[in-house]
Amino acid sequence: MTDSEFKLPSISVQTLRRLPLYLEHLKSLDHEKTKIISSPAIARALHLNEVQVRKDLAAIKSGGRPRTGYLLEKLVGDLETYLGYGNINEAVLVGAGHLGRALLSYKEFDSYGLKIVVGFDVDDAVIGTEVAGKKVLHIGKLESLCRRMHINIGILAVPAPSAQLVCNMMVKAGIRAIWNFAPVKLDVPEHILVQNENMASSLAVLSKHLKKRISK
Amino acid sequence: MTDSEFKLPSISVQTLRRLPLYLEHLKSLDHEKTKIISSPAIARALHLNEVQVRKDLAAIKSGGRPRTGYLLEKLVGDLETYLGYGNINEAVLVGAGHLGRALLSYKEFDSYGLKIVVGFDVDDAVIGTEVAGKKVLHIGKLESLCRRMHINIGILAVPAPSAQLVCNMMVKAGIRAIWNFAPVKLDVPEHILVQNENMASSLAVLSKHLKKRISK
DNA sequence: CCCTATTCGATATACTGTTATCGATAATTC
DNA sequence: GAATTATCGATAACAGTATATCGAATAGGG
Repeated sequence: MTDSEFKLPSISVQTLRRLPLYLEHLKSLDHEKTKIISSPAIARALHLNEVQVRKDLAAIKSGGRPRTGYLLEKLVGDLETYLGYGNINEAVLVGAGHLGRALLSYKEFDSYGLKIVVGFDVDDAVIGTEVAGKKVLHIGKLESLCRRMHINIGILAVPAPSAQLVCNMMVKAGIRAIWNFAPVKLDVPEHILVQNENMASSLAVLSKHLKKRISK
Repeated sequence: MTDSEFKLPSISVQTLRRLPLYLEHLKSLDHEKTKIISSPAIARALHLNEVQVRKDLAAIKSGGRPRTGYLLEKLVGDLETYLGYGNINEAVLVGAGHLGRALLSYKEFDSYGLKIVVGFDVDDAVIGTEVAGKKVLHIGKLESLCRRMHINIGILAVPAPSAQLVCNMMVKAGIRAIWNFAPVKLDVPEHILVQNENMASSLAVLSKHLKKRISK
């Protein structure tokens, strides 16, 4: 934790999660008309505090000019560089159910620098099929393929009861980051990152909001 | 804000998002063998602080007994009641692309109390088709259908550039909570809740983690 | 029947993240 | 060219959340 961090002193996860929003917004602007963008302008568009925007952008060191703002092209470039868009990360996906197949087909990942190279499952009905040009293989081949192709990212789209089991297989296969769509807390070694995409949690917030208004 | 809240004094979004995790874990236990569960046991399983678990559970007022813990069955019931599982919330979905169709087909939502009744799109190629028994209609019919069926939840699974436009249509149709899968910050009136399921943000965290290790 | 150990529940402290404040800088205007 | 104004960048106050500490309560063992 306390070693070898020269250029990126402290970047919080919260900030990191906002960076793609900035990027998305900046890219949606007309680059012919807008050459320079200010932090208050970004803050207004995204409903954030202007100070927070500056703080976030300061973290990736794309110096702005007082009175004008930031150079749009440069800022977009810096964000893309920082977020690693461009350098594609290859990933494997386990669980070729509805959700898994949707993720395999989701073209937008390309622009975020993610490429799912292959899917895995245990169900003979889907093994051997192709989804969006990607093969679905038997899970037994997970480890050898990941080792051979040096895959770092595993996407977990299996039912909750199987999640930990598959997670263990991924870790054993050399995966270093797991994107978990199952509503369970995964048990992993220290050096593995788990990013949870917990739909049940989001739904809880949604339905609570509705119930609150109803109970009034 | 400051009126008529007797039973649920203050529940943070963070706590609310953890509740489904507790529920999922508790339901995965063997109810024949385990009748009582303690907060330290839950904390260990989910890698949380035991005090935090007690605080979260205190929010839904399911009193535990010193030295033993909480009654498992009662706790599960209270969680389900609180989260509104059982009472079905009906929702509409806009955007019948890969992600949208996956969400239409995602059976697990049933157990979370969410029922997607119909999908909408603008593409003639998908309009009129059925996905998992749910019709896909032209977006022009969104408002009349939502009003007629008193739908409160809208699921947004369209490309980023169309997201705000569709969002406005949902608000106009009487939707009160929007589950947003597009990587944009939506502009909505005060009383509308937007829950962002931002995959780009999650990916940023993932790839940053990997890059950090590479740069070492 | 009392003592010990474990857990609940409440209070207090620490921490992280957001918002506000202030000086410095650079364009624009007169 | 000087004054004005909008913005950056840093520091400070604030809020909300997570963690630690402590007393009270109860089951089990001696």
